[in-house]
Amino acid sequence: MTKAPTATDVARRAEVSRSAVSLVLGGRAKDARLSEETQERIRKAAAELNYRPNAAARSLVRGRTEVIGLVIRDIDLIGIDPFLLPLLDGILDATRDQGYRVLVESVRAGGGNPFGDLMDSGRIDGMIVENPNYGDKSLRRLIKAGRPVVVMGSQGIKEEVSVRIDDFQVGYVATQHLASLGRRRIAHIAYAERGIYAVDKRLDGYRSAMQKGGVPVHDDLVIHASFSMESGYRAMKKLLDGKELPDAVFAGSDAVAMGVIAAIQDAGHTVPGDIAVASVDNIDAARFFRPALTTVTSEPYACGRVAAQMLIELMNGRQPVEQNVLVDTRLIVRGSTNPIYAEVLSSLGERRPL
Amino acid sequence: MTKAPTATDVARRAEVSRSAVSLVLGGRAKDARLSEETQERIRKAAAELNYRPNAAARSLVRGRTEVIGLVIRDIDLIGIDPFLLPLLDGILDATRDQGYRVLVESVRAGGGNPFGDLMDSGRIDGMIVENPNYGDKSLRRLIKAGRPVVVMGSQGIKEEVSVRIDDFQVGYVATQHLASLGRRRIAHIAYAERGIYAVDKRLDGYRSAMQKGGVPVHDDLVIHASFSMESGYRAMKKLLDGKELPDAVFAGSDAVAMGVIAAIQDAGHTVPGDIAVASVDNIDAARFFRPALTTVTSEPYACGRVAAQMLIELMNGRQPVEQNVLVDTRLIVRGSTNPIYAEVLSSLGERRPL
DNA sequence: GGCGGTTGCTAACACGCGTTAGCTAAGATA
DNA sequence: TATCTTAGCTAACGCGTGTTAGCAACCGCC
Repeated sequence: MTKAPTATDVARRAEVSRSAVSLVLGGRAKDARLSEETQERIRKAAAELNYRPNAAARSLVRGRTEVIGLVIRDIDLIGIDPFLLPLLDGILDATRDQGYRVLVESVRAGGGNPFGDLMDSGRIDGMIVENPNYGDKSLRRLIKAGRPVVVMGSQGIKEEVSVRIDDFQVGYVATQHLASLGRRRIAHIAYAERGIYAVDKRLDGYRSAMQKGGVPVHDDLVIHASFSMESGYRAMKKLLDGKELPDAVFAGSDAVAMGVIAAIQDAGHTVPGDIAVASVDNIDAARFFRPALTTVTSEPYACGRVAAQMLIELMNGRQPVEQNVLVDTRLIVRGSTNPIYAEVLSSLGERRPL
Repeated sequence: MTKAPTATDVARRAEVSRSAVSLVLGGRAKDARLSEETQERIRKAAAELNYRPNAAARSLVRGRTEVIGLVIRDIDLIGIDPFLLPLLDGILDATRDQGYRVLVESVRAGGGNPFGDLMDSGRIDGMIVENPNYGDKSLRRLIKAGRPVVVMGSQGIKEEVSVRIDDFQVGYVATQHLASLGRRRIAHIAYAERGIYAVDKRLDGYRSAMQKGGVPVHDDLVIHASFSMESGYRAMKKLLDGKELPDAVFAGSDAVAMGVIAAIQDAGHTVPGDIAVASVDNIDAARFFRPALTTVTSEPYACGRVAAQMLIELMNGRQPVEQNVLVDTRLIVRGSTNPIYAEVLSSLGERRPL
């Protein structure tokens, strides 16, 4: 475990000053009129010593770390939320070639000034915040102060830079689809508690579609689950214990939907015969689950890519072209709402039209 | 966007020297015999200015960053591999309270010295490497040099510090379970290509169980898929096109198994009637999929926790108590191998015994 | 042979912090 | 009064880098 070589070591070996090393490796050799021969000598010495500039020292003098933070709302959800992995994937893809690294941080809700702490620690240059609680004070302050922050979802602040899908539209389309099948008692099982932008907006879309379609809205048909399939299972069970059965469920996520469907089947009902189920995300499993899930895509990978690109703009002091990006979404109809679907496909020996 | 306050700003406001600030906030006030009153003044000034020590400067002088790296083997898999999220969760849980942050890095296979580059960039103090390719030279060099590295899986180097499940045992147990059901043509669909420790060892376990059980091993019954359900679907389809059908499949992961089962059903066969399927991971969906998956747990969360704890030991210059930890695993029998299971459970109105 | 211009390089500062040796003033001791 | 001790604090160095002003040598030119 020998100490890492510094620019001084390289300088000594190449028999030049440390300044020359810094200039050459920083690509500013021309400005300093260093001879080709000297440059070559320095590069050779650096390679031989396996020299890499120390990131901390560089950050200190440059005032930037080349690291961005991905801030997760609540630690408990990291292991469960299937949205996160493709999101991270998109972020990594967009940042890698720009030379940025990604620090994953989880922030407990409530208490202190977690966002400010992280931002001002000098560890990151900017951050992407996934699904923050609506109106978080700590985050709000940061955004108002003009720091480089991209919000996934929305904080409802006019200054915010955000990326999201149109969650209202998502709720509207899914519910409308269920209503178009002639369903009248359409329940909604949200994927998380109130206060998260996406949760609230999908609920709004659901309500709006019901009203437009002339379908009565019953508040006891709205329940909040909590990310996991397990929580969806339990929520649906509660619903099934009610006086009157729903004939359709709009689930806030595919994971919740899978629990919901299991609960329905365990209770002896059929999907989509007795109860049709539509959801959101289009995770991998949606195509392979039986019945395959009718779902509205939530585009985590695309959201991650776009968010990272916008953040890089912000960190470079530029305003992104669009301040609030809406990523396109689409409805994919499969067996969980369409009984014909499965039969048609299996008779064709084909399972996945999309 | 005003500049972040430095220790000098705090010193000015508290009317003391910058040294005093550093001493007080670093908890070494007693050593320097600073009076209670002065300490209070400094703390007050720091709070008022919202002062946070700059991480880069601190790293530079301390020679440590308080950041660990989680290195993913290949960028393409991040969005897919369900093992990663609970792994990250475990790592975050174990590091958070120790004051460490986590940097997620993806490394392309082949070319350059990616592990060395990352380690010597001065950005991280140590790293956890997920599923590296067996015998990677860049990684090998780092381990041999005694740098703080924890390998998830194994590189087969005696100096390595590693955490893993007993992948041989996993393959053995799953296959033995299938054999114990009287199956004789047991196929194996690995979850990734050859050269990854877990993949190879599970295959060894599979072969060993076959031999011990007196079941003939046919090499054309072994196929390598690639993480996704889709790849499992395709692999199984290929198998189904062979001359003689298997009557059981040991799938290398739950994700692959879900694709496998879909393919089997699409071809008009039943699970577990015609073909029983056992797999590895016990992801959330395993309980809710139909048939529910018989699977051997792979304990990603526990592995992450343990790996992080061991890495912290290493970074503190201590040797961990155990150099190569094996995390316990268990077989969970569900409907994909046990036809009785589903019926019994549904008649009890209960779905999940485990 | 004095002067401006160019080439090739380096000295020196700054970034923000942790740390240690040592300074000053007051009190204790002799 | 002179010396020692102690309390309370600060000056100053070093971490490894990026950057700028400027130095020395040489050349060409009037």
